[in-house]
Amino acid sequence: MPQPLARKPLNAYHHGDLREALITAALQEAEQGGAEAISIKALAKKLGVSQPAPYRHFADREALLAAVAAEAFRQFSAKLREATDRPSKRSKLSRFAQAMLDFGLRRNGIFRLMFASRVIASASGDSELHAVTRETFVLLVDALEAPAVGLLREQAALKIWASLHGVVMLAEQGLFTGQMAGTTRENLVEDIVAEAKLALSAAIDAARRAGATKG
Amino acid sequence: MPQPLARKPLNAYHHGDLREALITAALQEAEQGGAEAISIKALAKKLGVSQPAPYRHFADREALLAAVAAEAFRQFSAKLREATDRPSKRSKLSRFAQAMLDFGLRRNGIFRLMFASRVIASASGDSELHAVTRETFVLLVDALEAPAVGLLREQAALKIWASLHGVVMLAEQGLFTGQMAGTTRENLVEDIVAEAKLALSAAIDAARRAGATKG
DNA sequence: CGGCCAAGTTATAGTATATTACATTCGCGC
DNA sequence: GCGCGAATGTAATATACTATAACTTGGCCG
Repeated sequence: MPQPLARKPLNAYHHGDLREALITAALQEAEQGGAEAISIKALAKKLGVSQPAPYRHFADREALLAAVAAEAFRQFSAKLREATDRPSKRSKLSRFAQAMLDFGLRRNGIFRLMFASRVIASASGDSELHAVTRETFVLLVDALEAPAVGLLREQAALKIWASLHGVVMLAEQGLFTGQMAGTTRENLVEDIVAEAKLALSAAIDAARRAGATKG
Repeated sequence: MPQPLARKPLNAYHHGDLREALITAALQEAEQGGAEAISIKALAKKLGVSQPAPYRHFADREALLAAVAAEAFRQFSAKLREATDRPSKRSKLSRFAQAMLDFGLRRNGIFRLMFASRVIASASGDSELHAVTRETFVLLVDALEAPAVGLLREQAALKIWASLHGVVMLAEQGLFTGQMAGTTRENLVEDIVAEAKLALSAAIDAARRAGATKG
């Protein structure tokens, strides 16, 4: 937190912490309609300040979106951590996957915002957003509960992430309903998790055998 | 084609086929910047007509986007069909996957537009867009070159689609670069394809054994 | 050839982003 | 505790885009 810890004047003229208020309100707007639902003007009105006031805190709309995405990633990460930390009969990976699916569908507008290319592109240099995504990725790698053998773990994590990402996107568009007779989303995710684990341990075994042969 | 086959007056006043011209030009705009890069006003200017002229052919911006998405899906589908039809040493599924990845990355703006939730949502009732997506899905199911056993094929196709979709999304955002040392995107996709095939044939075997036991 | 209709036009309203110039308040040094 | 500068607001305004309304043009059909 490099910010000088927002003071709260509590008078009418100065808002107190307009920056945070904007991010919170914007998140709320994006909940349903995604990034497109975020309007600087509307937010200003909602918060009772003049239209140009937000520009004191964000250079432009893209900058606001980047900040919103970062906050969203923090909440996403928190949910995932919560899910994987809580003891359960199911595997860590399974809990991670279900939590990701849950977040992606319940808060789909937010989810889309997080992965909107414009937002990411505009944030190049903004190490904050990248740092948060990387941190989230580490959560997934940990959830694999597999030994580090070369980059196999990371590659497996990447494949799982991609799968889940795709499932969220497709599920939200109803592209599933036609094909889903007989299977729930949860089962689909469990399938993906099981296949991924199998493939990873197979890859690890193969790598070790190759290593043993060489050694 | 329910359209009455656009006539071409060839004079200045009537454009000739503004509808098609709009879709083509919009596709071009979206190539880089995605849906957000499409502006009715800019398109009208580019095509030398007045700003409101496009509204003769599309109720609003969303309707244009839906039409653009449908055309994009047609081109997507054509590319996939071309890739899977051409004889090759690699499997049909592999060619499908690589073609999808190629399209998704080379024409990322278009790809995102195709799967933008707003566009899909606004097109509910527009059976055209849904029909084209469904047709594309069938291509994938065919590319699996597997027997129909219950809905196993369709479910496998769904999982592969989701994976590839996610890979495109993540790759485009550079979320890979950090983890990709030692692997190319192509290898990653081949991995996904191989795992999927393995999982599908395993599932089919299991289903048949279960059926045989019962029978 | 006369009228209708599709497909254009100009004019205009409404909403959004963003900038500029000005006003107010905060907090700090003295 | 007073004044000053920086932070944070406001008002006014330019620009861009969507969309609608009312009017015009030109081809086609009876």
